Amino acid sequence: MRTPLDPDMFDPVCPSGLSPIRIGDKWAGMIVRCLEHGPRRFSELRVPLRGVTAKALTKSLRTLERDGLVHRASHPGPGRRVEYALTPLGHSLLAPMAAACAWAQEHWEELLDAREASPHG
Amino acid sequence: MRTPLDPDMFDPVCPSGLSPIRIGDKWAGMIVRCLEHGPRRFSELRVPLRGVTAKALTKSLRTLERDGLVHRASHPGPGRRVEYALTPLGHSLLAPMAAACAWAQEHWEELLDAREASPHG
DNA sequence: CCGTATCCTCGCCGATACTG
DNA sequence: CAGTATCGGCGAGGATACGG
Repeated sequence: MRTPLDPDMFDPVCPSGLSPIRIGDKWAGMIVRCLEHGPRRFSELRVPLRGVTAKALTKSLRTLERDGLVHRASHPGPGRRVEYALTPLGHSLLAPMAAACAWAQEHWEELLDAREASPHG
Repeated sequence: MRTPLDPDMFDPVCPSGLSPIRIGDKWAGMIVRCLEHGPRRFSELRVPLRGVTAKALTKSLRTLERDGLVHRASHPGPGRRVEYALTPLGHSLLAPMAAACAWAQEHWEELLDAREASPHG
């Protein structure tokens, strides 16, 4: 079996919503990172993306699929299984995303400080 | 005098709205790039950001200011002048943004192809 | 010149219930 | 398990008018 996704991988210790850098919609960036090391099932993705509704996850995945970043494979039968995986194009997104994540990790404290010092906190 | 901003610098030949990578809100990324080589006045920014309303530009600038990415300097007097400039923190954003732009320029045709090939166009 | 003040529309996204 | 259907709140952002 493959390694399960860490349920806390998006625990907002460093709140990623703080970073000005965003990938696609609210969930797209996190989805791509979940798929970094191989395909994942719909229900697997829901674990680390705490609070995502089926509707929102579906919509995000459909957009990623439409743009050729993610591939959807449906294996029918009882106990149906659907797997999502990065395409080569989707995989190529990981490099700029790494740069974005590195920036956020280096600077999110400065961002927080600036916000608190600001009159509009 | 400093070089004026190219009015066509965001002419959507390669539609940047296509890229899944975004900086802040709709205008923030373009603003940062406009400020890359030095301070700019409010009205200067409106030229390349065609179609931006004063309200939208103000809001975007206020957010960038609150987050410590942009500094606002108001020089009073008749024929009032307000200039916006990147802070060091804002300047540090240019590196990950360059990675994002490079990705978009390399892959936007693949994105378009994928969209057109998709049932949901 | 540099904004603010209103009004309006549109689409994201959560909540909830339901289906093959 | 992997979605779809429906409702509704909320905020982004454009249009327009006005103010210091």
